[in-house]
Amino acid sequence: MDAFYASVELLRYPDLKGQPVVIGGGRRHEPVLREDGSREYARLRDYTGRGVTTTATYEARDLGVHSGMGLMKAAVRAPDAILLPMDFDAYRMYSRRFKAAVAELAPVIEDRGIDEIYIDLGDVPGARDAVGHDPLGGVRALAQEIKNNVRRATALSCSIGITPNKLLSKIASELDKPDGLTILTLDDIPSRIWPMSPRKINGIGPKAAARLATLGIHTVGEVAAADPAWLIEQFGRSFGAWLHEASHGRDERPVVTHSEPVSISRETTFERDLHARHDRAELGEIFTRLCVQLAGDLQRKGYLGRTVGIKLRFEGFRTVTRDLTLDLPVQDAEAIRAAAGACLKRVDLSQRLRLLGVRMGGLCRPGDVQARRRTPRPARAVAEPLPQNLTLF
DNA sequence: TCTGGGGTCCTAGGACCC
DNA sequence: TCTGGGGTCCTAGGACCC
Repeated sequence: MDAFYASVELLRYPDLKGQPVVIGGGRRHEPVLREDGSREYARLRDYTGRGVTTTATYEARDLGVHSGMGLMKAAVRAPDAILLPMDFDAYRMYSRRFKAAVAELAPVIEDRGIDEIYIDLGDVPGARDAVGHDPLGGVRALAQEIKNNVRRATALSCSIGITPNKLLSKIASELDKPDGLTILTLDDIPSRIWPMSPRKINGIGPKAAARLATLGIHTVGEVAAADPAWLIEQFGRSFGAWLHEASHGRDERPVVTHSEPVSISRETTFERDLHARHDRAELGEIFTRLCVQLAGDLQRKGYLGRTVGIKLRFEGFRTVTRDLTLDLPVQDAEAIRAAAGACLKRVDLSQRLRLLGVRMGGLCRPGDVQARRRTPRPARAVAEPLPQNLTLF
């Protein structure tokens, strides 16, 4: 989906069409209805806090505002841009609608989050009918139908890439955004893919791209030209081999239509950094609230879990995790809170905190009888000796 | 003026088991 | 008396994605 959150908001506030709009941050900056019926919107320049841009309209992107960017930084680049808070319920509703619209025409769908899917057209009648005289005419028509159906169901546009595999489709879908439709064959790889930055490949992030650049590699084509043995030397057996394959557009992953969650979590970044001692009561409340929310999520979704984990982010952004695997799966807030509390005791809390999170892994369904480990776990040595008065929580 | 929240997967060491 | 090999589980951290 194109600029998904922002596009959904524009359906609600059509007067903002054509303007730089940024979605992100919290509650406070809802538009206010004036007496004459017009609306007063918050501007990016008025924002203070720790929020980030989740989505920016293409007009805002032209001003240098991109998703993931801190709103305070975005405000320097586009002070006059409109700022709207997130409305996840609305996005979820539109997400369901667009996926249902696609499924009417092509039911083999892999979920990739709220605004993205992979579709397997392999068995869709029509996609291959034209093979022989116009091999791609059939798929192009089908893709256009899918786009039409999504627009009919949601009034939103999407961009589609049609290629032999998921890796290439992900890249292709971004070649003609917004409202794009791009078809690529293996023959197009040298001309269309190799000139690109390695960053365009799903799985090459900022770190890998920076390392490639250090090695003098700035395009996918240069990765493809590199000796695979050398790539493995530089990046390890698994990632190095994958880099070689990916740069040649090779990807055998199937479209996965069903998957079970691995973990469920809740976390929150505080408006100001909190100290375990000075802000003990506040932190304790937040900690308990996270556990209660997590328990609610687990119960609503019908899972229990055996591995309770916590995540702490300190001032300066250093992140630490601890987890604890219980003998039996649990689901209730009290058990989660107790296990998470035990995890917390293993962390040095002398630095102030900016984030606290609670996570449940090792998920199973209530019916499952978990084979419980026969042997009790040995007591683990505490990694860091803790300052005496900071261990209580 | 630093950097959300919800996830997945990978690596690597140590414990433990056969 | 200085010592295998294979496997799983647990834990911590990090890269990456939407």
